[in-house]
Amino acid sequence: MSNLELVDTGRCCAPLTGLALDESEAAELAGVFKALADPVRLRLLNLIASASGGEACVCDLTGAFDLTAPTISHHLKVLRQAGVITGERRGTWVYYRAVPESLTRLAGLFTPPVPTPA
Amino acid sequence: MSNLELVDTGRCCAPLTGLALDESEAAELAGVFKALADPVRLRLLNLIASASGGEACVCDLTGAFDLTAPTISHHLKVLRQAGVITGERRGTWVYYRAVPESLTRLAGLFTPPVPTPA
DNA sequence: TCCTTGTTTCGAAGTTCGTCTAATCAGACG
DNA sequence: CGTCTGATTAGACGAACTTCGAAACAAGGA
Repeated sequence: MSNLELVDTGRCCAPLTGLALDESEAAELAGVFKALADPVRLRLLNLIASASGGEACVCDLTGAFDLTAPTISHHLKVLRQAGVITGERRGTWVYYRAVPESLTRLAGLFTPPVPTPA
Repeated sequence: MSNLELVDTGRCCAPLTGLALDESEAAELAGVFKALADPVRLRLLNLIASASGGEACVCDLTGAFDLTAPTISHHLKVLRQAGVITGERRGTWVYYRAVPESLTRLAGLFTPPVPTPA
């Protein structure tokens, strides 16, 4: 298999491998990675992103972990502040969904400008 | 411009948005993101990945920061243990280079299964 | 061999992070 | 209006992380 996909990297080139990263830019990016640097938050994002309809209710998320509801809420807040997910209240429940722009931006970060030149 | 690139995602689909992430897998991935969740390490990786020849000497890296040599060495060790870079001693100096497989793997994580079908 | 330069390891201080319990806020329903 | 359920906020504690200085290790040259 080829593993080749046509993806929108969201920019012209990969900053991590191609451009110089200044200090403030590095700090901002580190904040996003810090939000992802936790097994619980990673699984939360995975559950939300792969949920049917693209969104998941908090009530479903809390049941998937052996953690208290406030702890889950805390992790969701971290992901929200990092711009990776958004939350919306509809009636009784709060629904979360992933922010595709943030994900494609991260994908572009690691995509080398010219992976395997002939 | 289209921002479209043909990239090797390193796998058939994006686990973060497509597959279920089990606990051990999430913990392993969180370790990688934890290694990247620091402005200094992010800039170190950026310097190494974008260096001419694909590799950078520690002596060059220490000069780019207002940090002591042991601190830089510590950060390089974290990146090395995360599998993002590799180090090799040639004579007096140690040279570091990025591991492209790790970067493409991360890129594939954030690539949605079908982003923008033609 | 000894000394000099470059790199890593070790131990410690200060800070940040993850988790909990208790309390508060937001809607829905009698 | 009162109450019940669901979700978040506030405060606190223990663990982990970042950074440093000092010391140990590796390689090269006088």
